[in-house]
Amino acid sequence: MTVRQDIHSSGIPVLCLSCAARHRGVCGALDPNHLVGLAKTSSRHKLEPGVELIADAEAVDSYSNLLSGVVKLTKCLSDGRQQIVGLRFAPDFLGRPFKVKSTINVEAATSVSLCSFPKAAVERIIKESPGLEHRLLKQTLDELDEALEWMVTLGRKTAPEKVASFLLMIARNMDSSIDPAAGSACFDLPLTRADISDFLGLTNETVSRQLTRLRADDVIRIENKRHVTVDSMSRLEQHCGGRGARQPAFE
Amino acid sequence: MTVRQDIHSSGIPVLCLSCAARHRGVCGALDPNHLVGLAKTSSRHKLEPGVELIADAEAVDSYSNLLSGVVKLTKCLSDGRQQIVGLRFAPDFLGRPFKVKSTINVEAATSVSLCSFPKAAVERIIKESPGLEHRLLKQTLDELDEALEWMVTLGRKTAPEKVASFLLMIARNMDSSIDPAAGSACFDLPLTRADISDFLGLTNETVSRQLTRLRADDVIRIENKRHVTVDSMSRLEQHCGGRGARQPAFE
DNA sequence: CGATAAGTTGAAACTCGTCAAGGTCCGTGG
DNA sequence: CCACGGACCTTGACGAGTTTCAACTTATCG
Repeated sequence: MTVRQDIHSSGIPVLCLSCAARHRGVCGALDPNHLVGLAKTSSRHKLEPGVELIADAEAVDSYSNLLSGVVKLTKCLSDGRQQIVGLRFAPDFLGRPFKVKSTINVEAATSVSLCSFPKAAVERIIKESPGLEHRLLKQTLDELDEALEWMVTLGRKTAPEKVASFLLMIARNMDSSIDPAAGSACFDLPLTRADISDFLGLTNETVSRQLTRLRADDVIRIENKRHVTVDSMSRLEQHCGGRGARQPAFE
Repeated sequence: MTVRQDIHSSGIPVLCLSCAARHRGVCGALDPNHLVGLAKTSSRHKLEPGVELIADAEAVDSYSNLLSGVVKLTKCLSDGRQQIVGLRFAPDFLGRPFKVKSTINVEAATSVSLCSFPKAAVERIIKESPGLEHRLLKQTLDELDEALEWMVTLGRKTAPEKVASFLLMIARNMDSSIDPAAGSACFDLPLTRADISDFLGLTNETVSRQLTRLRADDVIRIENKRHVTVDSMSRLEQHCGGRGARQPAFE
């Protein structure tokens, strides 16, 4: 029970009441007063796949919570080579605080719904409410951990291992089955083969070949090019090139 | 002038007076009181190359400021394949707040000197002093930007481009020449060929070949295997596979 | 239905890894 | 002082894995 609770304590904006960002996202760090203030300036959007939210080197004037769908973060080399440097799932916070210009492109990978706020409103609340900054630090640290983990995949895994690692990561973020920790999963791929190849540092042909190989080995089933079923997650993990938290063995 | 300023206002600990971490590192976010408190519990160390600071999956009970030298962050696969997922230079802060166990190995790449604090002391000050948390958030966001940038190098660049990109990055962090923004640079490589290959996702043989190629093309000079001179930084940049902040051209 | 985008499959080319030999540097000890 | 040993680095030849190029298939949508 905090000191700041007052007559607004139950005055949570209607929009926010059932919003995932309030439970698991950054809005969970806000007290009702701030939530009301933010909600006034917020706006909701729906975006189709391929639509760009933020362009590289462009000024950013809003932040968003990702309410549903998958967003990809990309970078380009000048000759057109592209790398997806991260995926974001609901209820992640989108936007790079304390920088005027973005250093990445942010683009809807699937249909996406957002709750956006003017940059100034968010930054004012960050100053007033240390809880929000703490939450942002925690999310940023988690994102950093994920990025470092993915660097191992990009730098040291083979093509088959990369594709298996990708499927495992997606399964963990998107599995909509009843039984979460059970040994099976089932989901729609949020990315095209070309996107997957840009995420893994491969070509779409190689991705395609490795997917058919996994299917031939009965590790996965694919329907309609997009819908994937994994009967045994542990079986899939064996194809990921064991991530050893353990030390390199003594000789 | 803050309320908490008191007779200790100019009582900055002697050790901290000339310390780089106080100017450009996280300690710059602390007021003298906290600085005194931390300095009491701090200890300084010198480490030789190859010494491990923090092991993967081990409990961490201290944080450190890196005062000099270079530290490498690594991850392993269970079969021994290794990836360096980041380098840290002075005056970076080392340690992952809010987690009991590390997910990476942290190891001295060169001779290194540290200023270490007990985990509890740092976390107490984080709670009391929002400035420190803000500083940590900023450093973490910068580290995330660097990690994402490096993912492009790992995923999409060729071996020659990777090696050139590595040299450029090192030059920017280690050049000790008088003229900072000038077109030339000069430094000692903080990593062995094997380390460089683990950083770039290559083999040491390939790294070696690309270095001799760059030398043959008069992009760099190498003395004593470790000391590198770059006469024209812009020339070196041309070998890095142009990082396009620009959009992919219209057809 | 035909058109377009996405995905699959095959064959050839090429980059980079693997394996092996030799070279350089440096500290130790005869 | 020089020989020896070991760690690190360089260079070459060969081969595996991935990309490239091209043809074909499948799904989607007017």
